[in-house]
Amino acid sequence: MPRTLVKPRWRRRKNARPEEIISAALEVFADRGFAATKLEDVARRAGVTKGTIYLYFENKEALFKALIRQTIVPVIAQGEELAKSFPGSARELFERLVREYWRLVGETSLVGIPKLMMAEANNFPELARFYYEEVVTRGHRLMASVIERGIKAGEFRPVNVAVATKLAMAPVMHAVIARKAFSACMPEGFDVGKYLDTHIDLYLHGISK
Amino acid sequence: MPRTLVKPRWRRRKNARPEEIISAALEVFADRGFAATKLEDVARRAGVTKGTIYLYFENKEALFKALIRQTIVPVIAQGEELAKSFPGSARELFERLVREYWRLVGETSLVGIPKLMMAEANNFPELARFYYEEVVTRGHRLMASVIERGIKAGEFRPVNVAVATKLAMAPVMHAVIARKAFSACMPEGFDVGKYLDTHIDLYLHGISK
DNA sequence: AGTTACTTACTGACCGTTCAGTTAGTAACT
DNA sequence: AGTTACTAACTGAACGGTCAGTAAGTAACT
Repeated sequence: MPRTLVKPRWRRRKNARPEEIISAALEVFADRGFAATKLEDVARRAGVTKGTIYLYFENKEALFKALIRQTIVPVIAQGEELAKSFPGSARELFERLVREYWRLVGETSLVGIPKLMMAEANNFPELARFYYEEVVTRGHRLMASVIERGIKAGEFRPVNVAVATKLAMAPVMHAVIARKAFSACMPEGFDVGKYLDTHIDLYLHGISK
Repeated sequence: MPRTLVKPRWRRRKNARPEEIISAALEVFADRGFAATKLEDVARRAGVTKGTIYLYFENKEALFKALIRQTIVPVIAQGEELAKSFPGSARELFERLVREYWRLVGETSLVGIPKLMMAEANNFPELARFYYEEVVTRGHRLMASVIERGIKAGEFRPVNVAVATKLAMAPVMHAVIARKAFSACMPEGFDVGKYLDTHIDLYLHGISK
């Protein structure tokens, strides 16, 4: 029997590992949360063993931070780019951003991350601080800039920007979280399309001149 | 030395214990979440030891269910009573219910419970089912009935009731959750008063004829 | 003295982290 | 081209700490 036909038990794939581990970690963290995620499960999903994770990441927390940086942060950055170069009205930009967020977060595995953070911020203050700075405030600033743009352009009433920003995001965030949390318990499902349409409509109706 | 003057190291207080344990449990569960709560901590806070908890509750999950039944469920029930006997308009009732919810949940230790459920529903399906049936659907039905009442009375436009219900609750729920989660990270705080005012105003503005 | 509420000390399972050992891959030398 | 010596990617078992749950013993009260 030629040796070349014997499949090795594992292969050396130094370059591919980190990405594969992060991708596996996303699935498990998003599903289980931070504390409840077992690195053993992440490893199995990534096709390696637990020890291998520690070759590429210092510890569980470092793995999680890397995951955030490679997944959620780019989504925010993409939104910032869109806003910067967007030619249309603030109304249109608002709608676009809300729908993009849903498409990129609400409909992907990423949906588990905001939920996880809300859940475990108390127990992992350092993680909370990291996420709040890298994601929450940045997303917040983005939405606030859109609202200010609308006010300056005379599209929107001169509202309290901080409050308006929070009210713009809240229904989207809550849908992301609640849908993920109780999907198993909702026999009737949840018509997200109609939900988002209505939110955008109601919100713009309320804020417009 | 007369024996009666010697303070006993502990007292037998069979009747008081369950309530005290539940009250302690609320503090700890709300702060830490379900999985991360140590019964040892609950016990210490209740002025007993861990073993005592098991005299009154079958296990951690049973304790948690008892807690829900004694705290959140009555809030919903109270809302149902209010709605049933409320003489005013649907608009007024809506505002009243939102503000009551905030007063009874958002501003008390109870605030941690919805957060906890969102967070850990995935990991504890039986708990999720229980909470969803006893609290979520019941609260939902309550708000839906208010909206239907408004539609029938001609105050509100004939909207999609399910969607309108979710949009009514979402900003409140999200404020409850986010404020709790990131309180440590928010240097600027969060003007809840203005936030709720604006939500109620915008929402009623959008749904009214 | 008897009953039982309560404590204390314990068990067993779990999981993040570590590290000694194993094996895939590679380069040096026939 | 084939053998050998070496490197480092990867495994897997074991450690240490934590915690839900249990059971034997103790002290409060009747």
